[in-house]
Amino acid sequence: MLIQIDYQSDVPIYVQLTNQIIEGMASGELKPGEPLPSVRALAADLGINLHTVNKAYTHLKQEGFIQVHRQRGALVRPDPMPPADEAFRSRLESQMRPIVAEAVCRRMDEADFLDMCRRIYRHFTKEES
Amino acid sequence: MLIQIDYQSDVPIYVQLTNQIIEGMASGELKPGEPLPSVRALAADLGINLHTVNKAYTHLKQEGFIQVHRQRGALVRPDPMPPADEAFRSRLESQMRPIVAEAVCRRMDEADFLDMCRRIYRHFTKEES
DNA sequence: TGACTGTTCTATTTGTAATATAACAGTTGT
DNA sequence: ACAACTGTTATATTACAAATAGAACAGTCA
Repeated sequence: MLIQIDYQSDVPIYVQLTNQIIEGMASGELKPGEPLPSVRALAADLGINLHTVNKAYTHLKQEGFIQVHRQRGALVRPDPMPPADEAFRSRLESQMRPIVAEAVCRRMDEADFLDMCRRIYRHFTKEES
Repeated sequence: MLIQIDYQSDVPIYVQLTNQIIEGMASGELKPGEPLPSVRALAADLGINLHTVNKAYTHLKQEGFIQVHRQRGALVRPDPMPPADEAFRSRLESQMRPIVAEAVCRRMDEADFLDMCRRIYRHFTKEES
């Protein structure tokens, strides 16, 4: 899977990495149980520090996206994620609220906005990548 | 308008402040042309530093949400915001992509996800606050 | 044995967030 | 004229996060 880091972005590298792995899982580009590169290999590949990759892996592990075996490496969670519970939906909504507010201020009407949401959703689910 | 700062949040104070003002504008709680509290008054009201409020105002000004007159204070942009252009839509999509990916991983189906999007949107536009 | 795995430790550098204090320059109201 | 207010600017400090660096540990595996 191809990973692109934007060093000019104000988004921290480890967050960019975390997001892209989650997006890979959502699109099906990363299959359940699939092994991930070692922290050293991925760091070398991206030209960043091993600890930065490790930070991303640690976050992904804490949120259940990946499994990490201390001497065998990291792999994509082999079984499906737990379905969205109330805590998750609440967190999701908090993250979306300011974004939606901006869209409203910029006069995107409901249909236009929902079209965009639908398009992004299908970008992940349609034809599995 | 009531503003609530969460000091335990990992979201910077000035970002929380920026977001809440944008949300106030989206919901209609803040009317076009309405004056905002001075940086000193709002800082004192919230128990934070004047520079933190000023940072939020500066960001809001740069993105066109408010107008700032050097000696008269800040006010909500009196005329409507420019409609969403391609640059804005692109930025919006970049912000939403990782959030949507999480929702897909957590097995929210399309209808469920779009319902949430619609509910958030209407929270701002329905009955103008 | 040797190459690999994630993990842990200490350390440094860099940048941002938030605070504090002070001053400036231009209204505005008395 | 005066005082009170406005955003702005400057300097400084504290605290913390991001990213890097180098080294070591403990277990796996061919």
